[in-house]
Amino acid sequence: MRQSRLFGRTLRDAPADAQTPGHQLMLRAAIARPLASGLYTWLPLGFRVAKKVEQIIREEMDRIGCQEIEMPVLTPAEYWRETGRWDLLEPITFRTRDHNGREFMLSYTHEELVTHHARNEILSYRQLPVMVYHFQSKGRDEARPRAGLLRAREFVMKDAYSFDADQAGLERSYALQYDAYTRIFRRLGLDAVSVESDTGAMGGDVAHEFQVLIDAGEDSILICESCDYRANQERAERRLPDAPAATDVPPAEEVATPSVTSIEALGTFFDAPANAFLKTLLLRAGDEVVAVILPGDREASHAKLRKLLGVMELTFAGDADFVRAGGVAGYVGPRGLHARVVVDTSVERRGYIAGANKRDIHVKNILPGRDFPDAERVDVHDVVAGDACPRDGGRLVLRRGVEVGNIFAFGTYYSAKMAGATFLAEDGTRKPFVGGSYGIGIGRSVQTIIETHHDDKGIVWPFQVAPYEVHVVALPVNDESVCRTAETLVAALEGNGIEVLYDDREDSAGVKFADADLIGIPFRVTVSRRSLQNQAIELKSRAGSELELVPSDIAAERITDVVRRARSAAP
RNA sequence: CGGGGUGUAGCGCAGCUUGGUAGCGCGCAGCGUUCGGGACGCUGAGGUCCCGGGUUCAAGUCCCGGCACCCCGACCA
Repeated sequence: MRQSRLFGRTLRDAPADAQTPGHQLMLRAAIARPLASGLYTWLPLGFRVAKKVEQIIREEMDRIGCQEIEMPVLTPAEYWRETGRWDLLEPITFRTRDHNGREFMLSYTHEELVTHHARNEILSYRQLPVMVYHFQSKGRDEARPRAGLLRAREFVMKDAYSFDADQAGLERSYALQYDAYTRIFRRLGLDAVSVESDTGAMGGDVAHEFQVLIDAGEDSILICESCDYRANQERAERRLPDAPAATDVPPAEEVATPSVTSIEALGTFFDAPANAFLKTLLLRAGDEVVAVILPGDREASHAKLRKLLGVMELTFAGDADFVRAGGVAGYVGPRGLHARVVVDTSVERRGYIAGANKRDIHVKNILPGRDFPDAERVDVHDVVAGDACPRDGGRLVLRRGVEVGNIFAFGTYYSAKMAGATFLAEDGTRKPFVGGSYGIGIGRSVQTIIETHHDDKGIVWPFQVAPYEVHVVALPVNDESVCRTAETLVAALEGNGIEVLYDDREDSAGVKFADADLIGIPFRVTVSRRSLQNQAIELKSRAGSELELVPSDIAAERITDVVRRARSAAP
């Protein structure tokens, strides 16, 4: 490919709104271009990378017997209505109608659709297990697209789906996918770790995310320093300190606290640490008012609360709910509330100071169980850095991560809701499919590779996903001998099946080397007047600094050999 | 959807306080000199100053209302 003909130019300066290194380099190196917020066009260089990423994923899916299909992007409402997700997903999906008024959703994911196909294709346990996958665009009307390709509103995902006859089968399929993911991310050059994750909108119980731990990431991951426990903060747990129940707590006693409402102000007023207090959140779940009790030094986990209450969005109680529950804004406490009371597991059995549900009054020596019900104890607090690992008590550290893939074992979550999503079992009964789904974001993976493979000059592509294998730079291109040698070399390399980008532009050496570094093709071959005086061309790898002078008459063979060795050495 | 910020040439920005001919650097085109790390000279092209309304003799600049984009939070590959 002649670089002078390449659609898409490199940028000397990054656009001001690109923040992360990968986002800046993605734009500067002409990988992709924005079309609107969260919508990107692949340029030729980026498209080639994306196709190589897909091919690696394809090979690993095929290796575990997962079969490639392709489902449409436009999906009829009726299938989503079967599982109730038509309404559930309304806030974050793009929708349209055809000329007859029939409703469609731009696919957010494909569980319903693939389950629909499965119920038509799979009739008997003899056809199980089976796994299928496809590469398809997903539309998600994200409230906040971010950092280029890291969170877009339309993106291609590899999503795979497994169908098994029972839980044991699902566990085998899940393990196959897990292992395939491990191989895929290693081949992509991504140092992804698996972490326990929340299941969110996908339902089900067991789920792992594959996270690349970099600061540009937007997920918070807790990692144990001494064992292999790793979990997304949305579901991370902690080992609670061994706090014996207090004895001889004096009776609860009201204290006048005029205009003292925040934990911070209370700390000053009582000269006590934040964990001496209880805070009470009033939430709505349907028609019910729920009071959540936490120690003053702990934050509520919105993800855990959503899961507990079975809602997509948390709703805080309104004025009418406060009246109903008997709470007073700023002075809400657990004692005497007319509401379902949920006590966080980090609340200890000792005396606390809490709101009295009366204006300008708090209560001290309030004891869980004695002064308010604490039968419903649930873990609804955010685990933070420094907390103890739930497995071995080790110290947890907090890291940022990019979720490049995830795997869910959702069981019969979809098949139970979709009529006829069953097969005839060996014992003659009808049973629902036991399933899982397994996603990898292509664009997000590409940018994450850039985030983790660059230096101050540009991208340093892992060989196996680079847009081209060899970058031939002619210096200067108007020198007839240089030009002839370079073009002969390019033709010979291409004839050997090598992917070559040929810089035939009439630019200075500085410009061409700077672009070569920016684009980051693994091998750079310089054909110059200077080197030709010694009947040689120059070979350099993007990652290294050493130059190799290769006699020009054997250049094509030597470079072909180097590339072939790089191919076989690639993971 | 809350909070913050920004919209001026392809990119990076100044001009706005105090209204009066729309600028700078890079990039782009032509010619010449250069040719191993973002060369130099000359000439030139390129603008609905985000959109709409208002104030004014006069608006990039002041006022009002929109829109777009970015960042921080709540959601996901």
